[in-house]
Amino acid sequence: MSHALPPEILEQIAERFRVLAEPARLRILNVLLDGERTVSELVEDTGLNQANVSKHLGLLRSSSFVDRRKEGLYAYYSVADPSVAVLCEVMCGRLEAQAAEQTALLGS
Amino acid sequence: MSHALPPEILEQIAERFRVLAEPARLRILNVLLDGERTVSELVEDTGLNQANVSKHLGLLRSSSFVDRRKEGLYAYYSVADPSVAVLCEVMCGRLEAQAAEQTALLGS
DNA sequence: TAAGTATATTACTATCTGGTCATGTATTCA
DNA sequence: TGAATACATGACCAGATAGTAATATACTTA
Repeated sequence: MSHALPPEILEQIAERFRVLAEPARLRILNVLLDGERTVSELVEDTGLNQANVSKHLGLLRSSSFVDRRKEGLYAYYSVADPSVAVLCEVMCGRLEAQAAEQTALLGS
Repeated sequence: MSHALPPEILEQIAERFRVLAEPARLRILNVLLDGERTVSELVEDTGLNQANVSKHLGLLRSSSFVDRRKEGLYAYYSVADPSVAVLCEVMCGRLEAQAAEQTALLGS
């Protein structure tokens, strides 16, 4: 099969990678993978301040990685895109593979 | 299973996403997925200039996404990390899903 | 050895973005 | 209605980075 992807699609893919290319946003997503959270809960769980969390959530939402449900004073966020977990797992797997290679090189 | 990933790992994952969060680098990787290429070939295939391609290749190589093989005057680059294709496919899949949702919303 | 070619690197600039503070908005409740 | 709370937003700054032109490096060949 051909891997040829048109430049326009590659730009969209890059844009989505960019959203995930931020430790703060991965921290937030990592918490949300455990279940729905309010902004205040995310502030507590991540150690980031409120404005910062809201800003990251705004981006995550506008790129459809998370959903928001408003109820009274609270805004409940949840992971909308199941591929987030997969992507992180793939990245993690590769990190482990590299670590293993390193170990192999050092060992013996 | 727990999704809890330590912040240190999340930073490494973010760093790797960041490398992929660039249309120019995805263009390069997309070409390389079709097979080994020299820098000049990549310049031709991507439309980017030589300094730019070399710079992106340097980053891709330092993060182990690509390998380099030198032969005479030429440097042959190839994809070193098979997960690149998987990651792009997952992203693509998600883009298609979103497009489908859009279509469903618009249609009837 | 000198010239030519392929690639890497450096210096520079313009642009973008993450963090933060201050403020705005919406909702609840006394 | 007014105070309190949760969240969103705007302005600002500091740091990072993509693109480019110029130059350096390494290899080949005449």
